[in-house]
Amino acid sequence: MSVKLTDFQRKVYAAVSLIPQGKVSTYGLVAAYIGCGSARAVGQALKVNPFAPVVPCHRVVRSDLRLGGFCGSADEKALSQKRALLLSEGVRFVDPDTVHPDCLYTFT
DNA sequence: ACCGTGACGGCGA
DNA sequence: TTCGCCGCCACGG
Repeated sequence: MSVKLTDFQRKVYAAVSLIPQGKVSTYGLVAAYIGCGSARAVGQALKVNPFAPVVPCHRVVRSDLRLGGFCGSADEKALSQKRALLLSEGVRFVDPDTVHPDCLYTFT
């Protein structure tokens, strides 16, 4: 069965793939980069990301630098996995749910 | 084609 | 500073 993707999803995944490891970006920044006026729409595309974590959706967090969600949900179970992935890539946390500002990637 | 639903974000209280 | 409300927009039913 082929995975069906919308054009919007392709744009989102392409942009997210540009985020270097050890860094993170935000739903809003990704939206702005692909010319979409809605961070929520980006979140919606990522929550159904069939390529996780090949397409590094774990490197996308909320604009307040709190984690957001992972693997379709925002429960502690998913978030701890997201945190673990980021930590393994060198992303630092100022508290269990907030990444350090220096890791932010802004799409130049 | 219309409607409800969000892994969001900014702003006022 | 935290909380709630509302605007945003792609998607599936």
